[in-house]
Amino acid sequence: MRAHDDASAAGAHIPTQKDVARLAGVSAVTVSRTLAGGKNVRPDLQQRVIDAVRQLDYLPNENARNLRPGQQSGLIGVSITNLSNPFYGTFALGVEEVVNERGRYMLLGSTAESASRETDLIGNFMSRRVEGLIVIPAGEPAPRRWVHRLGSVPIVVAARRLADAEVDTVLMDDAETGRRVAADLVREGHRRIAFLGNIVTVSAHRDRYEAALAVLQAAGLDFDQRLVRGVTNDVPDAAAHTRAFLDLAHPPTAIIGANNRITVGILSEYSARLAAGAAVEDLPVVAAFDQLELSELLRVPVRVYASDPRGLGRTAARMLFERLDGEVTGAPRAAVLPPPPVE
Amino acid sequence: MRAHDDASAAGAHIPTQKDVARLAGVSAVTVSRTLAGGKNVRPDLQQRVIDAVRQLDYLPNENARNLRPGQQSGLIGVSITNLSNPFYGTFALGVEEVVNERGRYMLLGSTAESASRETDLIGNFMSRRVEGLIVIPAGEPAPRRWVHRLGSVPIVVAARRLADAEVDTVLMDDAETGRRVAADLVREGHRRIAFLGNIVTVSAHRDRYEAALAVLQAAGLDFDQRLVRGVTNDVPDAAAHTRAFLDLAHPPTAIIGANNRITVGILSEYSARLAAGAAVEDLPVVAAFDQLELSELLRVPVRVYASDPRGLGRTAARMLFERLDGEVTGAPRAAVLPPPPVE
DNA sequence: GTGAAAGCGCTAACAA
DNA sequence: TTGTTAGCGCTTTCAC
Repeated sequence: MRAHDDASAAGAHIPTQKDVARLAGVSAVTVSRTLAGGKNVRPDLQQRVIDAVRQLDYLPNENARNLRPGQQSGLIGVSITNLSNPFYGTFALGVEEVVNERGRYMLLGSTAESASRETDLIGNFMSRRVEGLIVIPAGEPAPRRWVHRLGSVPIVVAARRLADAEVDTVLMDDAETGRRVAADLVREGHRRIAFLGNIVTVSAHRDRYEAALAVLQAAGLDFDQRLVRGVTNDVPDAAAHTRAFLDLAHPPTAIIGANNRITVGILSEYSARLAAGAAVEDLPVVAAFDQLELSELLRVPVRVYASDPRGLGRTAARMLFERLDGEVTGAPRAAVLPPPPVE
Repeated sequence: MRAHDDASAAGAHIPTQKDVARLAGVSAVTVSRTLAGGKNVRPDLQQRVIDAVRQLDYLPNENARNLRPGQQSGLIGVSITNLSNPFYGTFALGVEEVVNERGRYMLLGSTAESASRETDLIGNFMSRRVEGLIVIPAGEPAPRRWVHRLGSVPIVVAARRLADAEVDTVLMDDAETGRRVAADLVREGHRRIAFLGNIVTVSAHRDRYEAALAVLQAAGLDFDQRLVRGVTNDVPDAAAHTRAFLDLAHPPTAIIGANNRITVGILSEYSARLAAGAAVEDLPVVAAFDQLELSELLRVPVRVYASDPRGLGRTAARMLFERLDGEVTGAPRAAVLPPPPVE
């Protein structure tokens, strides 16, 4: 059907306001006014315009509209690190819910933790005159050159702190959750605990680590530094480190996975071990941040300290709109989501 | 720092090409030419332009550029059903990889299976003059009015067929996978099999169901229609139906979950049953489509027939660019991804 | 090699 | 109430 449609003929002319005006026998302004709500337009003319719009399948050109001074683009730029990670996907969903409520649309990109990709994305967002930005910073310790280029466009940074810039930020309570994780492990008698996470490049992991470390030290313990490993390529790296831990003469009795993908990496190595005949009792307990669906159905001991990515996204978006609406002005704000309820 | 930045002062003027030209002591055209590659511009003038661009943090206005005839927007509109479902998140990642390779950017929205939201999204994408569209249709049987409004903008529909329109389509091999699922269950002696999926509204689920049914019938069997249930709100619905199945006088010995979220719903009910003291042996085997991480670590019997959402996204995007590049013209194409390898 | 002029589609300000 | 004019930021003629 579509192939024979007039509108889809090669080189088809996209109808403009002027085409609508001509068909309706009015001027372009009358079309504009009608589409803007019909104030000060005679009802019969409005009807003719509406008919012409329908007949031509006219859609206003948002890019042209945006060119006029005082007009908003209706776009929010969103940069996350990994679309296929359900934590960030759910974060983006939370953002979109609020963005949608406010009649805006999302330009979305994922950076794969690359600072240069992040700079490219945000530069393009700015070129398209987004009204605001929501960013989960890539985990490289590179300076964020793009912060200087934001002009007066509001931004909310989420989930991780941006070291070299003062901007609105919303975080999870990483410290409190880190303390809970460590306290639970200490209470159960664990003395030899491993930690897998991007301590250097990701502030959330660092906060989680340092809070856990403080609890250990208060109990007269410490992390064996050979059991603290950085992870860049989440799942395979975490699996490889886990393999190394398990092969030690004195393996840890617990492993903390600083995010959900690292936890999956740990567990995929567990899966390989079990397939090779290992006993469940010999595997270290896993303490997992973020989320892990169906963890209670796993044959291996996993304790999940869940967070709320959807709430994080909604909060970030709401903070952004408070700036856009002028409800909040002045110095950057820092919000922290309440820690997950104790189970 | 940023609060004291000149550029972020309230009412800051966003620098335009003209500002750059003035600062560099050239005309606007020379700025344009320099930014377009510098053809026919004296090197010393180019340098002055580049310096001025840097000094002003100038970013070209893509909306204005797009207004000129013959210019492309550089935008691809992507509509999926649920950002927080890792299957679709990974699909979107695959799309983005190719879109990024081609120097384009994504407008992304998720529809939550709502046809009206889909219409709204795609209308907005068209208003922003996207170069192409990639759509996973919402699962309502509503007619797709927006198909008529696409003009000559190419579209690729993925994962599900669009009933009332002829457009480029890429699907998974739902029929083959459905046959495998049923054949495996029949071979293992299952006679009483339940099916949870959106048979009416989602073509992928219907294809999976019908292929499985054909295998059953060839073996002289059938689905008990009381064991075939539609699912709209994936996880809770699937859990509720599973509850009902398990409470039957003659519960099924196997349950087919038509997608990954339905499978999670089934398993969350299993989790509740086990917590209440049920025995693993009494739970029906679960046959799961799409993907389910760490399924081999679950204490309950789950068989996963994985698909490749990233490949699906990449293929959809490649098909789109083949149209955009004019490498493919004419009648709509239908591609089917090869079924997952047999384990 | 450079710039002036025109115009993309739209809407605010002004005139009728 | 309606239309005419001007101009948003950019690039493509067309002169020089």
